[in-house]
Amino acid sequence: MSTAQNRERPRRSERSRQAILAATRELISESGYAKVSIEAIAARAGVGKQTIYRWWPSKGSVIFDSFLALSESGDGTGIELPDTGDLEADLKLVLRATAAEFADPDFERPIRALNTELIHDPDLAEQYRDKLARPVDDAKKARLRSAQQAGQLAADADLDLVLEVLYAPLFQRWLLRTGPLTAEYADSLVDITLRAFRP
Amino acid sequence: MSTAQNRERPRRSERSRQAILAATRELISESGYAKVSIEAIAARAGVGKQTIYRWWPSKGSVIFDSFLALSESGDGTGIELPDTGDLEADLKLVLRATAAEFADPDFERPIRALNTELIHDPDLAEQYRDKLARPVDDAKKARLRSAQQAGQLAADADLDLVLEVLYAPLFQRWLLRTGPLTAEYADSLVDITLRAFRP
Amino acid sequence: MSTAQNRERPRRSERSRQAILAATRELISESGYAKVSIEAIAARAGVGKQTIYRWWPSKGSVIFDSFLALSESGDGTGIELPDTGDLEADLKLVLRATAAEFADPDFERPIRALNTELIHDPDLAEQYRDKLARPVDDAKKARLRSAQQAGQLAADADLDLVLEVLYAPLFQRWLLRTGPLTAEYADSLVDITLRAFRP
Amino acid sequence: MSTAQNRERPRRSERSRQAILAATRELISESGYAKVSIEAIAARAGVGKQTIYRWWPSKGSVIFDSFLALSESGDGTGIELPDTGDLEADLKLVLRATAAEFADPDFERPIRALNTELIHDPDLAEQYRDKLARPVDDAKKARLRSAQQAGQLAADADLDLVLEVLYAPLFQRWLLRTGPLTAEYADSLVDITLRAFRP
DNA sequence: TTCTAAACGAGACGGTACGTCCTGTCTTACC
DNA sequence: GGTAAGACAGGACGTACCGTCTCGTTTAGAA
Repeated sequence: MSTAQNRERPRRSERSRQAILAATRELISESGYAKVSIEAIAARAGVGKQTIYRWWPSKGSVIFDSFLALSESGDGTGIELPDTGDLEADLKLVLRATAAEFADPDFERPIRALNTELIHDPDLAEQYRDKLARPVDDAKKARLRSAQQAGQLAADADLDLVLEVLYAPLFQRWLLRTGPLTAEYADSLVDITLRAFRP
Repeated sequence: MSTAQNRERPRRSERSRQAILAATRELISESGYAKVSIEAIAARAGVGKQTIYRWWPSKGSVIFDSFLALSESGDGTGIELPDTGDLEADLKLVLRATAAEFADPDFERPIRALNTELIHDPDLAEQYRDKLARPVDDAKKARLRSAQQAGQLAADADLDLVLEVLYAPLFQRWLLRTGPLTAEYADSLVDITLRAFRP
Repeated sequence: MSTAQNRERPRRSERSRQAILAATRELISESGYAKVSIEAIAARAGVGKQTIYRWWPSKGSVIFDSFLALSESGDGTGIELPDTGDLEADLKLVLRATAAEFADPDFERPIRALNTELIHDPDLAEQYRDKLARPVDDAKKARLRSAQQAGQLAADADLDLVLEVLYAPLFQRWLLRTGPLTAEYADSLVDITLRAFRP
Repeated sequence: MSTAQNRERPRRSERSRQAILAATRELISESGYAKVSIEAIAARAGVGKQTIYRWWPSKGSVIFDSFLALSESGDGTGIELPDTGDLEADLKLVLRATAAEFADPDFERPIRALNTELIHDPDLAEQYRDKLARPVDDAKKARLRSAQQAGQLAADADLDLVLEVLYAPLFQRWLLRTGPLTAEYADSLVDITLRAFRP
């Protein structure tokens, strides 16, 4: 569901909303975050600026919603991580994929744009946690919980902390460009994490 | 030494340089990153805009230099971490202090401003690593190396990785506001890290 | 009668029409011509914008009708100028009153607003002549004709021209603020006109 | 030499000023008053909007200056009316020309635009009187004074009033389109005026 | 000490984008 | 079907800054 959608006011033009979100996504991909302006979005979407200001409180929330719309189309409830029984192998698969994604220039620009907004806007960050991060984190934690039951992970491990130890180094490397995001690096993080949280 | 200082052009006004860096720091502290503009800096510093454009390539580099100037005054070469022989205690002391610093609203605004620039400007990020992060990291690694020699840490541990596992979760929590930065959390990170990298 | 009134469509809401005209008058009096917008009129009248656009072709015609409504209430057919037999005295009385009216700030704003519209909209100007100016001019010409019969005015005088010589200087002074609109000035105009058109 | 040479001198770009005034004139002639916007003027002149806002307080004053610039080029001090000794003939010549000018559609649009601004802006009206109207009026009054000395006009006639009686009816007819501006009409006005003010 | 060229403060310039206001049209829901 | 409400595309408003570009005025090093 969209940030500003309101069931009691169905007067909103779905056509315009989609055009705005699509234009935002296109502009970020093409020109990068710096060149995304409300005017450019409105022009690209064939929409009056007021229609954007009417429904979104800030440029950041438009950008956020343009991501949200993407993930919604793929119905976030059904996310699931591989569970072959081999935790190490499963995690390495997933973390290598994440590293590859961050390293892909096509993915980089939009994600960097999104993170820029999250850093400055606590409200947006909260929405991010609720609507985008949580479903994914829940899926990851489900896999970890399964590993706990299989005795591969300490039963009392704080799963949020596990995820932080697993992902935060990767995220920081990417954000500040402090090192390469290789498959080996992903593997190292999995190894370290499993050692830290083994029973 | 400043980013753009040039020994061959001693004509540069040190007075103006200091006024610009001071004005930048003040503006960030008072109004937050969003309201810091070149025009505002110039006006506050009582300086022509051209004097800023002449010596700095971007707003980000002015902001960066305004931080650099601060840390220079305290001559960064002499940084040293406590070494009581008790690695766990020493690390917890340091990490608790870091967590407290990030949680302090007065520190938060400038650091967040700096990070915003680093995310978007790879050149700046490189300078950050070289001039601000490296001295601190070197001090931290010196302490870790001492721990390795004392057999408290695996001899083959990648110290950069150790620092990432130790600090990245804290950094991520702060940046995305995904959780509280308490002393307990700092302690947990130390515990986890020591478990992961013990001999 | 209203510009757009239509006897064959009794569906029109008289309530809305009156509210619109009243709101228009109020807005002109309060804020002056520049701040009168269709949106402001609709909001003040508690009326949808479409109701205005449905029944009036332009903002000017709403303004015009808001004047027309005023003069209608006082049934324009019965206008008559004083006729004491002394043309000079009668004209001076009338012209002094006109000068005082123009000089009154409360009258000034609305009349200036109306004239602005008339200048730019020939259709409106025609309506003005037919519905507002003619009845008054006819009354004035009746008085002049009476004076012709009494031998106080040249029998072949073009009465439209007499009115122009009498009133246009006053109107121009007011519109362009080229001089004060005093009783003496009004008297001068009467004197000049009588001298020009005496038998 | 003096340390403060021309401190107050505004560093205004004459190039931009001329471009703005020319663009304004062109836009009024082409599209009429309604379509003249600051943005259009700036775009046509190849100038930033701020450059207009920096030097002119209102759209009206830009329009006014665009007229002023025209009349200045022809050095207003040298205006002189024909003086053949025959006042009636001279005035008819002049008034016929004025009537023709007002009737010419090419002249009409700009003059109407200017008058719209004058009606609403007392400051502008004052400038108009001082800078545009006065020189012309002085020339007209010079001719009338010459007629007074020749005994063709009452020695005590108020020349400002003479001009009003002569021109205001014409101006009013044109502004409100209350009648045709023919040569005959111009002649009538001269006849009436001479009769009113003869010795 | 004088000269000269740079750096300087000031701020105008052509522009881009902002966020607001209004236009005239269109849509929805009520009456 | 007229109405109140108000969303819509569009466009102008007046403001804030951008980065560049003159202006005179310091000012520091070379002559």
